[in-house]
Amino acid sequence: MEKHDYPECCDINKVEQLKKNMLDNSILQLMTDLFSSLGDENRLKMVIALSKSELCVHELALTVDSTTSAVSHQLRKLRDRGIVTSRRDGQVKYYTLSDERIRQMLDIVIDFESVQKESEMVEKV
Amino acid sequence: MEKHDYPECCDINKVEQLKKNMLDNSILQLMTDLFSSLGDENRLKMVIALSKSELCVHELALTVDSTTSAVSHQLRKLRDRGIVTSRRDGQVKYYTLSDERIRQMLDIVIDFESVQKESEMVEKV
DNA sequence: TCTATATTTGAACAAATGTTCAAATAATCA
DNA sequence: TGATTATTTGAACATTTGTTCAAATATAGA
Repeated sequence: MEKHDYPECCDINKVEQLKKNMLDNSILQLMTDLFSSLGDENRLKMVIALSKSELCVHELALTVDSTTSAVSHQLRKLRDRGIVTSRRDGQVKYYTLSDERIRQMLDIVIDFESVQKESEMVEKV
Repeated sequence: MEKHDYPECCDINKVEQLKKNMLDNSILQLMTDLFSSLGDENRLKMVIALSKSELCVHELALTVDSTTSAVSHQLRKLRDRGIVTSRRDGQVKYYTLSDERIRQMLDIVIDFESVQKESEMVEKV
């Protein structure tokens, strides 16, 4: 079945409503940027670490068991997407989360997934 | 600089604390699965639509301007990761969000990004 | 200036991802 | 049973992504 066919199973009004109320592309873009930034294990660990403490590139690399080069590449992505900011102190550049609400969002998801995991464990018992 | 070197710029205690308190891999995995699921524009639109209404594959395809095949492939990912569930009604399979808290999390991020966007627009004025 | 340390960058590469197309499976109804 | 509709699947393909390595840049101090 191709695009823009209207099979019987479809409630066209419902679909039109959903399309009309869909978020702006600019907001969708910001959201997918944020989510895909956090959708990589190393970057997520970096962001979690940075939500707790200001860290330089070397410290981040040690924290997530990676190299300074890989971490620096990842930091660029996080910087470009406005998730982290940096300040320079001499030779060292310190990174932090740019927005407190990212930490809050992380806390909510951590809580969510922890509950998920526990209920899975209960099911197994 | 290679892994496990300890350059002068590093506060080893801080790094060790962060490593010790890092989340379990199982939770990190659940989180990256959730985030990367939402880190694709079509899937995010699908999830947003499903947060508002139960929908069949065709309706989803129409809503996000895609094909039933592409949507079905994406739904499998969302199903495998526990983000959506389905019920069958005759020939039609209806999908919904599996957890109310995903909608809540989305609302928080939508709010967050909307505020971001507005403040950017104010800066430009 | 020369050296050391910290960080960034670009190119190459492998791995993962998303779409397409055609074919398969499921369910309903005549 | 055969025809129709809805959904899923697998293989092929192009694109994107993340890491590595070597080289470049930035800063501080001798």
